Amino acid sequence: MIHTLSEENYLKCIYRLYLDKVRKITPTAIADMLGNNPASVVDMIRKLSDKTLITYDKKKGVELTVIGLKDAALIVRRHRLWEVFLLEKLGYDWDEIHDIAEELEHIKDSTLADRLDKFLGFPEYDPHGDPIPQANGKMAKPYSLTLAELKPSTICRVAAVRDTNSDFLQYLLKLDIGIGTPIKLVEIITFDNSLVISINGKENTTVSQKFGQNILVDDSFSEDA
Amino acid sequence: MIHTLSEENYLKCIYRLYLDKVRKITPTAIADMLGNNPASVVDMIRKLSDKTLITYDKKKGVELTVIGLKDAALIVRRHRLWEVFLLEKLGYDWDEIHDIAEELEHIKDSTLADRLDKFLGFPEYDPHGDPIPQANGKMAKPYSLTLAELKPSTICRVAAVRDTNSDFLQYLLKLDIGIGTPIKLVEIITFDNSLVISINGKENTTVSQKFGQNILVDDSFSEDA
DNA sequence: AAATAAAATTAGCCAAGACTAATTTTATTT
DNA sequence: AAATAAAATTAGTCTTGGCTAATTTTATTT
Repeated sequence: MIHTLSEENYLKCIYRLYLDKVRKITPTAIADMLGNNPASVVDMIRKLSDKTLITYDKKKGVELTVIGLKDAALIVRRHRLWEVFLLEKLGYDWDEIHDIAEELEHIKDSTLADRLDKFLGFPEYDPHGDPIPQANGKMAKPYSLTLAELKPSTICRVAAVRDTNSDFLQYLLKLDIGIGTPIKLVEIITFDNSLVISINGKENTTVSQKFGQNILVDDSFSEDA
Repeated sequence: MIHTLSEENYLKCIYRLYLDKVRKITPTAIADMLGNNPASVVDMIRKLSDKTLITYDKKKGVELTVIGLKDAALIVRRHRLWEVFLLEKLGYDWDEIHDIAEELEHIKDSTLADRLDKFLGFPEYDPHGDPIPQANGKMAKPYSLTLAELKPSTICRVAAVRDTNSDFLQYLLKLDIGIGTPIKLVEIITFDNSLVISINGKENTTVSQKFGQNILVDDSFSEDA
C-alpha cells in the first residue's frame, strides 16, 4: 500500500510521539507537532484509520497498528539514511541535512533504502546520533538520558541530539560539540538550573537547562575505561 | 522562485518538445506527451505564463522564456545526475533508474545538484547517453542522428537512446547493446524499412525501423581510427 | 454539582490540479 | 465558399488536504 506525502508525514509524527512514550496521542498533540489545525488532524486520523495504519479511540488516543508501525519506521529509516548520505558523501553540514532528508524520505522505490544502506556501509546511527531502523522496522533503543539529568561531576559523551533545529545545531558547532564529544557536568546552578560544563577538557562554559535537555548522553563512558 | 511538482513536470515537457525542435508547441502536443487532458494543459499554460516561465501565443504556440529555459534545464540536470548516481553508486539497472530519478529531480535545495555533480566526478552524459546540462543551464548538443537514417555499410557506435521506456531498455540489454556498442548497418529491407545490423561484430540481426529511430549514433566512429 | 475551560468534532469553504462536457475557434476538405 | 474535422477554450465538477467558525464533548475548577 502506497501513502501520500501528507499521510507519511502524519505517520512519522505519530511514530515520534510513540517513541517519546507519550501516554495518550491526541489530535491536539499531533496538531501542535505538525503546526496544523486540529480539525485537519481529525480528518487525517480518519484516513489513516481507514487504511488500518492506526487505531483511534477517545479513551486511548491514537495508536499505531503493526503495519503503521512498520511503515513509519521505514520512513524514518529512509530519512536517516539520506542524512548520512548528505553529510558523508555530499559534504553538507550537520545543520543543513534535516530539511533535505525530509524531502528525500518520501521517494518511493522498494529497494532504494536497502541499496543506500549498503552503499553507506550499513550505518547504525545517523549524524544526529539517532539509531537507523533496519529493513524489518526494528531499531536500536534511542538514547534517552539527557545532560540536564546528570549529577554534578559526571563525565559523559554526547550520544545524540534531540533537536534537529538549525539554530541549535549551529550553536553546537560553535561550542565545538559533536557526537562523541566528552563533556563533564561540573555544577548545576540551583537558581535556574543552568549547567556549568567542561567540553572536551576545556575551560568551563555555562549553558541553559533547555540546552541540556536537548543533549542525549551516554554515561557508561567512564565505566568502559 | 519555487515551482510546484506539476509546474516542473510541464516545464520539463515543454523543454523536451523545444529540444526536439517542434516548430509549434501546442496544448494538444503537451497533453499528448503528459497523458493529460488538453483542458488541464490550458489551465497550466496560464499559470506558467503568469510566472513568466513561458509565453503563449495562438500563432506561435508555447515558447520558453529565458527564465523558463534555465529552470527547465536545471530540472533535467538534476534528473540526469540522479540517474548516474542510481546506476553507478547504487547498482540499479539501466531500465530501473528513470522512474526514480523522476521523483528525485524535484528535491529542492540550491546546492544539491552541484554537490552531486562533484561527487559523481562531473559526468557529461547520463546512462542513456543524454548530455547533462551544466549549472548555468548550458548543455552539450544532444546526439541526433539515428541508426535508421544511416546508409548501409556504415559503422557507428551507439551514442544514446531516445526512449527511456523500460521494455525498450530491457530489449537492448537482451541484444547486448549499451552506450558505446559498435554497430554496423548491413542492409535496409526496402519492404518495411527493417534494419539488418551486426552488433559488436557478431552475426546479423534484424530490427524494426522504429527500433532504429530510437538509437542515436555517432558515425564519426571510424574516422577516429 | 455547577460553571468554566479545553479538546474534539462537524460543517462548510478554499486552492491546486486533475477531469468531462459543451462551446468556440481554427484548419482542412470537398 | 461551405461543410466538416480538429484544436482550443470555457464552465463546471471532483479529490486532497488544508482552513475557520460553530458546536459538542470531556476535563477541570470553583
